Amino acid sequence: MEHNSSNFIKTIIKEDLESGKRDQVITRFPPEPNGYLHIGHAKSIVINFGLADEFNGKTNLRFDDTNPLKEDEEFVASIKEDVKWLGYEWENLRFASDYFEEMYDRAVQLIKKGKAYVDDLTGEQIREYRGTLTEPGKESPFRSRSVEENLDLFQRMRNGEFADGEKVLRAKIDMASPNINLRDPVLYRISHTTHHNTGDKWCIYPMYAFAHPLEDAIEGVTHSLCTTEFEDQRPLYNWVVEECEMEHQPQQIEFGRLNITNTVMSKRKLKQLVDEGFVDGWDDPRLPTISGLRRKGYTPSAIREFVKETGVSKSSGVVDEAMLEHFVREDLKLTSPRTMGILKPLKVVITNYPEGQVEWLDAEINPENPDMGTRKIPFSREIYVEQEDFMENPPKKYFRLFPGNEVRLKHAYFIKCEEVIKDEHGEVIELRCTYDPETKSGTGFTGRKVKGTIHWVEASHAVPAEFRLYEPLIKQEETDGNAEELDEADEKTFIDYVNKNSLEVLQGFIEPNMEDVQPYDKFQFFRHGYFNVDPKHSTEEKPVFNRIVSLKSSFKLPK
RNA sequence: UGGGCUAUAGCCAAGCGGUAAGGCAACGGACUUUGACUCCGUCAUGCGUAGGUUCGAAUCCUGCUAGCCCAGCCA
Repeated sequence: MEHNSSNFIKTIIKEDLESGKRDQVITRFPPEPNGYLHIGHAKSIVINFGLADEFNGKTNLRFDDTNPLKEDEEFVASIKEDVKWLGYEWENLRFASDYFEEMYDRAVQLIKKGKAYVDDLTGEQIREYRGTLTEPGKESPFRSRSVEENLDLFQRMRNGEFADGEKVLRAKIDMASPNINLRDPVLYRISHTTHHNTGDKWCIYPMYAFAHPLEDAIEGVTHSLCTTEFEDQRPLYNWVVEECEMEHQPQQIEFGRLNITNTVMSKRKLKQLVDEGFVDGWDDPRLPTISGLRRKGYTPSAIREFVKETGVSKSSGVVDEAMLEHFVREDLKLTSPRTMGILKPLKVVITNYPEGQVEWLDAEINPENPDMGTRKIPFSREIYVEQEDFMENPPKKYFRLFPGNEVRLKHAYFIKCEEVIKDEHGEVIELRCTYDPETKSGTGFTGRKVKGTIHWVEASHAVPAEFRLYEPLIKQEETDGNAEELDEADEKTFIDYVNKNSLEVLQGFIEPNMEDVQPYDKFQFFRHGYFNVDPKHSTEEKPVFNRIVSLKSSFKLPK
């Protein structure tokens, strides 16, 4: 597929290759194993792996595991799975913790150069000394310690002689810098915490700002791609690489985060939705997590194409959810079997059809892909149609069933609505129709035309099934489009805008040839949309179908 | 109000001094045994704004405005 012909990162890489600044492209996807991946990460994955691919380069999967308090083995497994599922293969699997020893040595080197010092200030004092956005900070009284003392103290920090928070190692840069990141950033903190990889070997752990550039430099990363909130850190990134005298100099380039309408993307918000039970786990189909999208029925290709088409730039925007949906439809159109399912059943008796007779009709599996062949579907005197396909008092241009109107039953016959049966509450519970044997599908009948074609399922062979329809968890319009920005400081948090009706569970029927569907099988239910067999709730007796996306429709009931 | 960044259609986004790509959405129409798909057509004399440079400016310069990010011993 054709995509945006260029983006600024691709342009930079091209120039670097042409000028000889670089002779290859090495990128990395560096998640912290502290949560599940979401579609925002997918953007980073597609950019990092995609760009490297394009220039015959390599991409490492590197876990940024420098904070054992938050990280866990569980997440490295799920992240690996998600990256693979998205269709990418990493060159090397690495952990920041693989480099702890070298990072320590580099820190010692910094101390020896007088570029780092051990600070005894408390966390609170460090914050006070840092100054504010508009006022410069002031230097810590411990800033002028001798190299020898710093070396000794840092060694003893490593040895475990101090408690958490008692001391930190800081870079000695400039407490008056207008860039707050350069006001003697913390390089190492003490944390007596067992690490999922290194166990209890370490009780000091490097901070992101120190670790990340080193990791990139060690791995020979040429283009270190990250999101724009790290832009202010670039000078620090370069400082670390230079002052640590790393042989290889990576270049950090920042791109804009991906936002999508009708959802939230931040880890904290997603976690809250899971923890407070608004959804049934990280893989809930309403969440923009990779596992959620997978369970809903999204395909890797749809996600990749979506990300590619939204492009790479530095501006921050919100992409319409409709664009994501477009790419699943596009992907599933030619590959998913068509089938008929009734979500809200309404019984129809065809009064002039012989009682007890069942005929098996031929139906193509995918009219847009005839290679998929045909299937047999039963037809008899009693069938189910969709409640929405009948109206007793229809508006103009209603092509479906209403008293006296004739419609086509897909793959079968024309039927005409003769009588409406209601219960004691006046609810329509059954329709009596007649069919015309002349109009059998496939016979080439041209005697007369009908405007509407509806789907149906034969009653005696119908297989019960559950359908789950999803609506946005957060509706953009209702939050003035700022769901992502809302937080505790506001009067209302995004939780106040959670759509309580985002899940609709329906009990209906499917064709008999669908009995042994498997988790993740995808279908297009005729006139409804694309559905995925839910891996979590489906049982032998009753499959559960998640609606991935509806079909587009220009039909609107007037008022 | 210190620093960094961004601004092209309802949304995303190309464009790099020679006269505004593409996708999504929307709206017409054709076709249709899915109100789908497909196809055809419409959709920025305009590039946040005000000036300036130039034969020529979305592209260069200056001022202004708006939005995003930064004051974790998180990443």
